[in-house]
Amino acid sequence: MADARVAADGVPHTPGALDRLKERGFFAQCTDEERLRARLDEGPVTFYVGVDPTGDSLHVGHLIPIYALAHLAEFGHRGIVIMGGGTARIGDPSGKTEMRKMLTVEQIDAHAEIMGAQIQRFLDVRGVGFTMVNNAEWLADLNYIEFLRDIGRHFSVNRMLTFEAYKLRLEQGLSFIEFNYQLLQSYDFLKLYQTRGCQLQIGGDDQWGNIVAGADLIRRIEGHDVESFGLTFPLVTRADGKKMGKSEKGAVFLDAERVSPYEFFQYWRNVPDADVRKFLYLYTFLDRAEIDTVLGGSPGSDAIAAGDAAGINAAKERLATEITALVHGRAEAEQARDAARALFAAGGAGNTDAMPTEEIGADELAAGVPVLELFVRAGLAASKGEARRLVQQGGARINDTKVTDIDTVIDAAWRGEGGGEGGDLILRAGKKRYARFVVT
RNA sequence: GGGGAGUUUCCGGAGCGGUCAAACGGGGCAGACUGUAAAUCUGUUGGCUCAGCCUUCGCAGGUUCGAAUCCUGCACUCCCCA
Repeated sequence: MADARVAADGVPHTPGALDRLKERGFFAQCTDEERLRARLDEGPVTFYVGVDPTGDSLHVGHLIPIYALAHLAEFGHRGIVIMGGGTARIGDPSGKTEMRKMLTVEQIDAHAEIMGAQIQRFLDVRGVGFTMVNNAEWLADLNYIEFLRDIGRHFSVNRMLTFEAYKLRLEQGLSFIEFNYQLLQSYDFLKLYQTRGCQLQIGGDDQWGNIVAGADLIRRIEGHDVESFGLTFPLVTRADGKKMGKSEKGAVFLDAERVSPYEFFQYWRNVPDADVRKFLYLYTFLDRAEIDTVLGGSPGSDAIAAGDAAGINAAKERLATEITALVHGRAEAEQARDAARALFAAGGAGNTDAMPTEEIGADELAAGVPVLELFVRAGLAASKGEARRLVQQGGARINDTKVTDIDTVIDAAWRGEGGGEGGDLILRAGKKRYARFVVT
């Protein structure tokens, strides 16, 4: 055992971790704030957060606990990420309206690998050390009877039913398998306590019930003299009521194949004014003073409060650049930023590098392609019907020329003027969506 | 095991056997306004070889000139009783 005051990855322990989480908005509830603060201040604490591999890519919503982990790690605490390869086989009913579709074990394992790699990469960029374990290791082969006798007996159904997380489901219907989720998550906490001395579980506020249950289980089995804590973050919402991390097209994934760095950047660039400060705290590592500067001065007179348009936009641009850099790398972030500037600043199609690009043969273009078809091919319209509406409503432009007739045929004559270099065709749908055709 | 209710277009939710591609709300898209924001207003919102045609109302059959609307069976969900 190394010096108790030095975390596993060598980051020296310093007090103040809890205040940092509070200052940044990572604090909703806590099982025993006084004791937890004392514990975090007196030495390194091993803590964990669970992520269930329910999809094939992390989205920005998953990142909150990861940021929290990074903050705690910077104070010398030891973070563990549980990849829920076991729990995902059950499905957490907390806060869900209806039962999640059951995934096959193969799917779960594949997801776990992808999501694990994304977390690894994200924290590597920040230089944060942590441990990752998959709870399938101990959950997959549990013996039912033993589990019921050892663990199940400590759970009161009466008490479980009082948890807020189940309220909705008690009306909508809750299957037995899902009702068991809490026991498994609690068992995870117990297991980590026993094998790694893990004393704290963090998670979103919808996890409160599960987290408390875990802390209780540890107390029941290990005795009242041991300490285990739970801490939750607020569920992040957007000022406009839209689901956090959901764009029009769906979740804002970290996977560049699904959401390009440019689109990712744009998501943050277009966040509601009222959320900029909050997101700078939650989703970047800029310190407080710098955030104040970004927002245009002292805490009392920032750009948002002052209604300073230029200031707000600069702040949003910074926010978007920072987050994109953390997820996709600095170079990609700056490229996305420059592309956005070029596109929006001059009101025209400037930088074309970050646009989704398709190819079109020179002879095909010479023969002429109907506009509707072109927009569909560019991915700017899901069907010709949608493309037709776009044109009819005046939202379609090619090389800065508005197309108003749905029967327009685009040919080589459209190249040049207003287009990209080399006579590319720049298609635009509405104000913000662009696509480029390179003529080959 | 018994009884009852239900399954509608992205979501919620209407829908006298014909005039239903299906009210209304939300969401989405587009236009105006603007700051690549919000709010607001307007239009639009299944597909196509588009004045017509095709596919949709849990699944499979049936009645009918004609069904999302009626009948039969099946599946799933919820509620009550045991």
